[in-house]
Amino acid sequence: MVETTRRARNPRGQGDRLRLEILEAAARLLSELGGEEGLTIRGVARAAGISPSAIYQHFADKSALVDGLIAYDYEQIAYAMARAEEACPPEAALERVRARVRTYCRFVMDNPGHYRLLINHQPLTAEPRRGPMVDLVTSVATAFEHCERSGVRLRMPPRRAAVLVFTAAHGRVALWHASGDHSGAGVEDLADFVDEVVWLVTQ
Amino acid sequence: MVETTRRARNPRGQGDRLRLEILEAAARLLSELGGEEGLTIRGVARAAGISPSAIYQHFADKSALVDGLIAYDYEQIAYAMARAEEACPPEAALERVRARVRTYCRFVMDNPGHYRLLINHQPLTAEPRRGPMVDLVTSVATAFEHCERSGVRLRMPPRRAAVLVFTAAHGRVALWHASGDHSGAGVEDLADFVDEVVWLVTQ
DNA sequence: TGTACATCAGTGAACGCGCGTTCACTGATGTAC
DNA sequence: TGTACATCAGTGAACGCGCGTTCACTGATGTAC
Repeated sequence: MVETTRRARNPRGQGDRLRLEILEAAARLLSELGGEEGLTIRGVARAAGISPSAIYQHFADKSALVDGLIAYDYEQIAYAMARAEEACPPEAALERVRARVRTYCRFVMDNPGHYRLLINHQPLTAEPRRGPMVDLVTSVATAFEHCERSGVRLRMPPRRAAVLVFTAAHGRVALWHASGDHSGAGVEDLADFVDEVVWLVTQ
Repeated sequence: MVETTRRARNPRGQGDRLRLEILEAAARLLSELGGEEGLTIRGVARAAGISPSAIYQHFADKSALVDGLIAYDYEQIAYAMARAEEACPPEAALERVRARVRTYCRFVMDNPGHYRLLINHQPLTAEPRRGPMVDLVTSVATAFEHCERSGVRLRMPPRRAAVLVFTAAHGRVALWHASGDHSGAGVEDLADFVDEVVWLVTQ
């Protein structure tokens, strides 16, 4: 079965729309592939229904496309984490921390391909202790600060607690991916694991 | 500068030596590359000083070579961890746990390429909760059991403590790789981090 | 209102490259007689 | 002791493939006059 219908061209002055379409197609493709291997310019073009050369109007080369995809992914994650926290009542300070961390876990758990992309590519920022991943940790640290102000006792400063919880959660996902357990049992265990680590730093 | 000296052929009956030479060359190449991308049959052959076709006498295809390399790496790690524990006095039960975990961290910290290979490839074992990574965790769990027998108080069962500590350590390395911090500061921090997590589960 | 034209959003063919894999071969060496 | 031969550890050329990238082009559409 071959796709015969041609993609409708974007109207004049809105060629930038294609940039987003390319990123969405790349994200879809990455989910299907489960890894960066096979994520090619030509493959993305096929997924987006355009010719490979069209990509070069929006991305200088392949690495620029990958960088764009990484930025796109981090945006999605940060947004999902913020939404999850907002969905909790303001007074449930600890639950808001858990919601953030769980949301991060779910994303990288459900999307192995994206997880691998984010882990294997360090962003181009020259500064060492900066970058989108650090921003995610900082958002958890902020949530921990709210905990302290709500009277929750932490066994260490908020930022250190955030690093520990986020790191442990991340490691759990990493090991889950490495162990090749696709039974789905890991997904529920993960929530318990997050709860346990949060309990460790608060009690 | 071109390598002109020909590699000496292995004597009769010892063609299996080449298998090890290939794995060592592949490991070296992976360290240089810093990732799986570019780890090719032809590249490994170049690194080993043989022709690409010679590899096929020892590995059925490229994926068999990669599987062999993964197994080789896990052997190296397990051996290094065991050596590190043995180097501690028997009565320092907690320190023996730390030695194991620190050794693991140092390996995957010093060898980003190997780390990525191990993480991105789940072993072929069909069974979910088995595999070389699980064995490493189990070795830490055993060290924790010795702690309990030595009178050290744990806040959770040994295996659960091992999973938590190993997972957190692993996550720390993963995030360090993802953040692109090559300042070397992370290496010392890591030891502190391991100590902190061990402290968390024991106190 | 009509029309020439510049612009824009792409297309399609072509390039050179390194890859995985195959297959016929080579030449040293141990072994049978 | 000499020699024919089988075996072994590889080599080297060749294949077809998909890749990233380039470049001349196309055809629809907004705009100036």
